[in-house]
Formats: sequence, C-alpha cells, structure tokens
Amino acid sequence: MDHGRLMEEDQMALGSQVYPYTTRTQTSQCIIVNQIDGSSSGGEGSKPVKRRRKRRSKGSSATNEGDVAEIGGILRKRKLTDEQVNMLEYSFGNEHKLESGRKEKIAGELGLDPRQVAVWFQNRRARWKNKKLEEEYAKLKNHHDAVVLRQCQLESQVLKLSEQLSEAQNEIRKLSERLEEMPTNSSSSSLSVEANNDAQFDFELAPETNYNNIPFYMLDNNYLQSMEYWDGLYV
DNA sequence: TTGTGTTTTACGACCTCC
DNA sequence: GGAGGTCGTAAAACACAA
Repeated sequence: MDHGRLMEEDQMALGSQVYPYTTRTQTSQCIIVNQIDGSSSGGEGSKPVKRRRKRRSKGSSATNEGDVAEIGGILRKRKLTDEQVNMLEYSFGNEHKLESGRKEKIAGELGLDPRQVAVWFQNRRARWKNKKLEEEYAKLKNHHDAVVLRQCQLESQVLKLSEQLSEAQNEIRKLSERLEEMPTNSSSSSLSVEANNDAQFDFELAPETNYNNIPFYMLDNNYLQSMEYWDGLYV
C-alpha cells in the first residue's frame, strides 16, 4: 500500500470533516492493535497489571497492513493538517492545560476527536518540556564553560606570579650575600647592615608566610575585580 | 532505492486531585 | 472512581544522505 497516498487521502478526509476517529474504542489504529491482542483496552476494570499492548512489528508486511486498513475501511495514523496544527498551536500558546470544555470546543472547531486533541496537547506539553530542559542545559553549560575558562586564567596567573616571586626571592638572596661580603667597619657600613638585616628579615619571614598561608594572588587588583565579577554572576 | 535518523501521533501504565 | 496529568514507547510519516 502506498503510505504517501494514504496520507493525502486522510488529509482530504479531514478537510471534508469525514473523519474515522470517533471515540477511543471505535475506529482507530488502537482498535487494530487490540483486535490483534485480543484484549480489552487497558485500565478498565481489572487489577493494574503492567502490560504492554501488542503492536505490529516494523518488519511486518505492509501489504497485509494495507489490506486490513482498506478492507475494514480503517485509516491508519494520520498527520493533522497544517491548519489544524496551527489552531492547536495557537490554543496551546494561550494555555498549556486543557480542561474538558475547551477540549470539546477545539475538537468541534477542528473536526477532530476530543481524544485526539487531548493527545495532541499531551505530546505538545512533552515537547515543550524537553525544549525547556534543553534551554536550561545550554544555559548551565555556558555558565560552566565560563567558570572553567576563568579557572584556567587564574591558574595561569598563579603560575606567573609565583615565578615573579621566586625571581624576587633570588634577587634578595643575592643582595644579602653581597652585603655580607662587604667590610663591616666602612663609612657606609651602618646603613648596609641595617639594609642587610631588613632584607634577611623580609626574606626569612614574609615570603614564606605570604606564599604558603595567604594566596598572594588575592592581593592582586585583578583578582579582587574578578571576585566582584563572579559575585555579580551569582546574585 | 534504501537505510537510517527524526518527528508526529497514539497508547498503556501509573499518579494525583477532587 | 473518574478525569486528566506525566512518562515511556511503538509505529507511521517524513527527511535525507549514500
């Protein structure tokens, strides 16, 4: 059977308000399935046993399916017309939920079964939810990427500053060694000794303290500015 | 033409609310 | 208990590359 032609026929039928769907238990695809299954539709009466309905396998014969549809006068799943979809979209845009009266009204206006309208809204809500989740994911990912980038920048800054610190420590060490080698009783000795002592004091206490206990990059203006930036992001 | 991935329509199972 | 919701999934319809 030609599925494409079936589609056109279906849409023509829809356009002329001749629509085979009437109720959930009348002419529709699910009836074919239930007839094959030999069971009643789910959720009616008996205990709630989780049971999947039988469906036609994908590999089944299209010819036989077509025969079933044509002989029985049963049309299979059809797409809604553009006009129907547009109206449904418009209605969904106004309100995502579908109370009974509205469902009947829409179904009447579009020549659809109320069950179809309900199903369409269910599926539309699911698509809307997925889209929202994707948007939320993209937003979080962008934020995460920005944080990772900033982390890399800060780590790079830490490396650079620690190199500068190391160079400064070496310079101080060299200066203090040169001062120690100088004669202590020269005319400029008093100043040199004081400078030497100060340098030693700074070298022995301050750098160790700064480097191990206080992240020295916190003293950097860029760091302070960046913290303001990130604080702003989380407000 | 055909294989394959995506979208659309429909349903069963289960849950919540009144 | 019924109506209507979500969730997961089948299968038809469709798009498109190879």
